[in-house]
Amino acid sequence: MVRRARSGQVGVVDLARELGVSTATVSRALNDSRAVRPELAERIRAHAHERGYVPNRLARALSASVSRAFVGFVVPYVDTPAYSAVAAECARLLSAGGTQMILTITENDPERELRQLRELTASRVAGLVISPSTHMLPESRELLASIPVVELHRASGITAPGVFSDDERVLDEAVGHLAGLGHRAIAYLGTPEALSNGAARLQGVRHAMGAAGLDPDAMAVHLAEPTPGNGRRGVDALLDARPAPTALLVVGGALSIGTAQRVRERGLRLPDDLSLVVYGDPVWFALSDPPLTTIRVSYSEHARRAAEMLTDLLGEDPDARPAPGPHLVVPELRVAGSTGPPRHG
Amino acid sequence: MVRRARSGQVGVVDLARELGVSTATVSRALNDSRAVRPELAERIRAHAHERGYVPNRLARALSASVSRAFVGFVVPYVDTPAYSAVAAECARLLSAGGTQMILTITENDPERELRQLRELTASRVAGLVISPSTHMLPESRELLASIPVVELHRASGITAPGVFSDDERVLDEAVGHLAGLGHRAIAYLGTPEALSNGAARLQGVRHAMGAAGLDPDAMAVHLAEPTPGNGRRGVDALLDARPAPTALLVVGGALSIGTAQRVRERGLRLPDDLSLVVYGDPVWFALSDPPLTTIRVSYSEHARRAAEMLTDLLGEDPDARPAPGPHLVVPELRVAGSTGPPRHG
DNA sequence: TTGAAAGCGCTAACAT
DNA sequence: ATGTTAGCGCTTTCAA
Repeated sequence: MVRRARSGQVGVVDLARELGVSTATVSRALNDSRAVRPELAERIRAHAHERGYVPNRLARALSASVSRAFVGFVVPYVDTPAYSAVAAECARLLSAGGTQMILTITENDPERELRQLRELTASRVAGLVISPSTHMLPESRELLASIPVVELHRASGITAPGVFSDDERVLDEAVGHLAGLGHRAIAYLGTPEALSNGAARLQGVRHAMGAAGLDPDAMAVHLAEPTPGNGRRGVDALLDARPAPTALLVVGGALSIGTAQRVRERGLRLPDDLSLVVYGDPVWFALSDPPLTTIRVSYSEHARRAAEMLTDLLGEDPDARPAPGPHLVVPELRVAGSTGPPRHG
Repeated sequence: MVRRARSGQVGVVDLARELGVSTATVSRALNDSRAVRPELAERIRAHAHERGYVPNRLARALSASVSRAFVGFVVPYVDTPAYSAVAAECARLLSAGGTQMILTITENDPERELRQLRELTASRVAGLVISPSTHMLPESRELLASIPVVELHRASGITAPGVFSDDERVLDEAVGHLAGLGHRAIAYLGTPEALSNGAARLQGVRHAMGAAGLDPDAMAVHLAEPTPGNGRRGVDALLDARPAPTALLVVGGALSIGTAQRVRERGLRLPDDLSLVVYGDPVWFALSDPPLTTIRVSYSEHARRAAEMLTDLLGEDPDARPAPGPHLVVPELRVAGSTGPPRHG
């Protein structure tokens, strides 16, 4: 049969022919196999470099029994710092190891998520970082069981290591802060209980209420998928209820963005009309007037941990593999001007 | 030779055997080739679906003469809305066409950029969206000439369609606004001239100064790579110079973020101590106190255009292919509270 | 319209 | 230590 149009690219066969060795030897030399005479290996590598040889990642990955050519990065959204910052950092760190990162957005849709997971395995990804959708399908769960996975922000109940924010602790602090200022009517805006972090946060804030001598059951609660739009709606729902809360605790990055917008639109003066605690990293929480009291989450730290864990998971050394389960990053309460004593205290 | 451990996955050979047809026919049916009897094709597709067949994208891409399995998305950073929003939207739109997006970060380093472009071609990407680094290497340029490319935000001088912001026009408006308020000492903080958008912006603002009856050469100028850190430093450099400017025009998203921070840190009251115009999309420019007068760029529009153009570029229809050269998205001046008459007018 | 078989570019088992 | 050769899973010639 006629050879298909050559891409003009040099391949192992070219190198082998040019050096008078076999393709196997070339392959070995290029993969740092010790089974090649060092000087020969060096000569091959030099020649490959000179000829501008770039191995075909597809062929390599298809052929090799194990390949680290690709990993998947699966998140519900990426236009919010919680995801974009982590995506960037992971792509960077992984590229150092010669791994390319395939980015997919689920939009928090379980069907879409499953489809994308299938497509990712079809691309023979070595592993993936995933921030599961709210109602992950059983098929997705099964699929994830068959491949190295690091969870991010949210847990889906699979056996895998994950990087999460240690919200419960800081919530004690935040609620204590508000209670200490004299607030009794504290409203809570958070993520749904169906989300692992939503459940943890709600539990944390309820516990914190009790610890602060307040009745958790009296606390106004609004839970919603983490989008800025839902943050806005949450503000309206909570502040329009009677009796109106004197303090609002928002636990969720995207929700906090919408909250800040909506609170401003409603013309509320902070902290006189309302004490506000938000959540996340955005630098601009500090630019607001007054600067917002924030539960600060270091997304860059999350990123570093996630990338490292995935790398270790894919590495040769079994001892370096991270244990399944949560690996927590501790957020920090930054008290600023948006919290103060209640006006009608 | 012994068959390697079967992955348990069904493949075309399995399907072919089970249906008593050849792998070629299966492949044809699965690829909607018209050269298969419709009912047979349907039967094959049904069976494939039933068996949960998922084609190996690597094998497909390796084998096929042309494949749309992967595209690359190459940007200097991704932790800023100008890139993260576009990345998300592109990944979403492309996945609809069965294409996966490989995300790579150059950190604006030309060497890193070249390496990543090589690796991307090694993955046989069908095309790519790129926001070139400031000093792209000739090798990178060559490489880009051999593959469908859409430029984003910045142009690198190659022959390719690109999506850019139409800054020159809006700068006339912005400078006119400031001049109309009585400002004569306007300082400009922007991106370097080595960056296509930097050159266009500087030219635009100089032209605008002239049009407003001001001397472009008297304008204080500070140019720097678009990072928040450089925005902060730029503020210091421009405001500490004497005579101090009464207005500051920042043209660059990342620079604007740093600017907003630094201006606040310096305790400046806007617009009394300084009139400030920033650039970008961030919702929080509106949350600042006072809300910042902003040159608003719709990154989501950029994203849509870029994804569409890449899709069309890769499509069958030659008539749908976007023409090389700039495709402009028009930003909009949003006057808010950070601009007013100069105090010492 | 279908099948047989040759690759895509590489790695890895087996033999030497 | 090196070569020979059989795949990886698919697409695509070529022949029928």
